[in-house]
Amino acid sequence: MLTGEYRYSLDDKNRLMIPARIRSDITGNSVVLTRGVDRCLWLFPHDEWKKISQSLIGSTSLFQEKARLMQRRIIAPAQETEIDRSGRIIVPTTLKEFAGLKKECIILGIQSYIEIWDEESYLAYLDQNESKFKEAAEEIGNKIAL
Amino acid sequence: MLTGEYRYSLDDKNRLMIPARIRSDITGNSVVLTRGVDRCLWLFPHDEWKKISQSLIGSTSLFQEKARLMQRRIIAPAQETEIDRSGRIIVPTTLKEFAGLKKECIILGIQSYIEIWDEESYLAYLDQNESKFKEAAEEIGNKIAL
DNA sequence: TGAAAAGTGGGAAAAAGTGGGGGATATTAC
DNA sequence: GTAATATCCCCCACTTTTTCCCACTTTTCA
Repeated sequence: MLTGEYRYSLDDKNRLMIPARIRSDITGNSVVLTRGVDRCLWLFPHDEWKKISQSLIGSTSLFQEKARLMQRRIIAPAQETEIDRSGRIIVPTTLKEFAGLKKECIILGIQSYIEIWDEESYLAYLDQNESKFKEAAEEIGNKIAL
Repeated sequence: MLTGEYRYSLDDKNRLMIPARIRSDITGNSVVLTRGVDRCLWLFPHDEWKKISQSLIGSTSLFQEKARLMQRRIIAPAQETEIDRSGRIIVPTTLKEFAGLKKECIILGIQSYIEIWDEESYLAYLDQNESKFKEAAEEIGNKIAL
């Protein structure tokens, strides 16, 4: 199922642990890491990424502005990475910088993909968005009975 | 796969490294470098360029203004370059100036071709377009379920 | 409490990246 | 026309980074 919220630290070689709980839900060792929306990284199992990148590319042309933007912001930064035999991935420098990763990172399992945040940024994000979250919760409450 | 976002610097001899990860996805040493849309250069593997230039030329006539513009802006500036045995290309002066390359460059793999940006311009571009990107992402969210 | 699984750190070989020398060719000056 | 200078290109050698592997520590669970 791939969910959960974990804290791991990036080591001196830019290696980051993928929690065993999450790892066991990923088929194959090959994953794709890219820029997320907001200041975090997205990590997809290889197959999942194929689906997404295909549907993004399929409908776009390099001669259209929005298409170029999507390609540059999501498709281009994507890098294939192997999970090593200790269960870690290497985070490329440019992606590390984009997400502002320092040492302590938060790993979020979200059903079909994973988010990686710098701990501080993540806490700040949640903090800043708490009221927006409550609004969203109200809205959803009108649609779904819990 | 040919994607990824890398930072390399142009040396005193106008040589620019093509990242090994990207290089291994290019067949042959011959690539074509030309002006891109926006302030960046486009680099195509030789075969890919053939396809694109053919379809551009094929669909246009030199008796139409817009066609001439496309040819002058994309086709004409194109230069064939070899990847040297250390994996670098030489960036011709005119193209270097067009893209405003100084020292630090960003290399973007975009599936079938490569973009080369001056680092500063690239950061500025992404910065200026982040809100537009988020809009586009929202739109896509309505079509694709993640 | 002990065995197994998960997580952490680091060494060493290999690969990737960087810089520069020097010969051949072109360019300029006189 | 010829010599001096600059440019380009090919190659090599050095440095840095990456990758792969292993061993140790900590945690988990029976």
